[in-house]
Amino acid sequence: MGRTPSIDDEVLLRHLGEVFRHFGYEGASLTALSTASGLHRASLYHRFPSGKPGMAMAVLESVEQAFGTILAPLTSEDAPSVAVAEMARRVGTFYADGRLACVLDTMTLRGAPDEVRDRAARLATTWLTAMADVARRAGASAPEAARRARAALVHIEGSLVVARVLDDPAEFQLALDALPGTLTG
Amino acid sequence: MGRTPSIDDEVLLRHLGEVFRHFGYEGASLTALSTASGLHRASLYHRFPSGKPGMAMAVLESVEQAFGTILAPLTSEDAPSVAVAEMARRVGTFYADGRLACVLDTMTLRGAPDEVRDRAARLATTWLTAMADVARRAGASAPEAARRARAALVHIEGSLVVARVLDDPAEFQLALDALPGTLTG
DNA sequence: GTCTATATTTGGATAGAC
DNA sequence: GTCTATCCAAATATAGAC
Repeated sequence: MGRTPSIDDEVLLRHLGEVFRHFGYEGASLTALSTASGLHRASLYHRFPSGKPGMAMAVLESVEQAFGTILAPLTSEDAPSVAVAEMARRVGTFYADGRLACVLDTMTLRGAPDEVRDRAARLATTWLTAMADVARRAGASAPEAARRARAALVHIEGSLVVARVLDDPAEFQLALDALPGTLTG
Repeated sequence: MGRTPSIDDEVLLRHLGEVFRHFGYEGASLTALSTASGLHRASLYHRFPSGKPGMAMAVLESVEQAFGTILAPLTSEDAPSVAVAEMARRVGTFYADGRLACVLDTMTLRGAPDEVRDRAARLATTWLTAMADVARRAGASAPEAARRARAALVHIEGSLVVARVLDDPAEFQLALDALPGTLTG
């Protein structure tokens, strides 16, 4: 069975994810990843035999898992606006109230491996589909629901960029507050 | 007087800017900058003695200049909605209809020198102020004008991120079309 | 001003001891 | 599973010829 890891997979991926989100794929050096996780470079390679691309993919997988939880309220029995409000709350936690960038933004710059960019795109699609579904449940037509979902994603991503640039997370909070209205009309 | 440059400063900075916007600050390698500009690395260092940070700063300066032109319609005699529509058209050209990311996004990731990130923040403020001014001219109160300007910036930045992630510039065009309404009410 | 050539540092990745 | 030590490639940067 071997030795037990000194750091749990979940917290390790959280630390690595923060580096990727702060620095982007290329900016996330092994040194930075090592420092943030407390593991030496060689240990990271033991955990991720395919190296930095593997770390990025594992981070994206863990983010997908996190989104499983974040999006869960959308398929609950609650009224759509209530469901979206709960999703917004969880989104806020995931982005540390606007202090953490989005992997969709920082890991899709050129230079990142194609598999990483593709996986990020898939994550975006998953998110969009879940938001469109709740918009439909709120009475929107299919094209209108898709439109609202994209508008919601645009609002969130844009607010994260502006929050980072201005070093003020206020705009992100406004985006979260607007989500129920945007999606459920 | 020395020799005349083989590449005009303006087109050189445009090429360098595209690399920074595609790859981010850290991802923009000297090799990539050299390839895109057609100048060898040593020649780039001759033009920019302070190296890559200097290139990034020069790019931001040139972007600020470009924004001088982009924002010029906002202070024209035209009706605010007409002025904003013309600004939107110029913004569309500057972002290559959504195929080019924004320096505010890609050059403000951690790893970029502080002076670069600070300069990007200043550019954002300039843009916000110009948009708030035209919103005021359209009859909005000061706080409402500021709110509209931030909403416009959030919309543009978010649409650029989504356009890149989904590899579909449609969302960016929608954001441009919405600008007059967002700013002038 | 641009080039070829080279120095120096950092980044990604492995080998092998514990 | 983690560590120290090391390798190799790539990145930033400089020197000097043309």
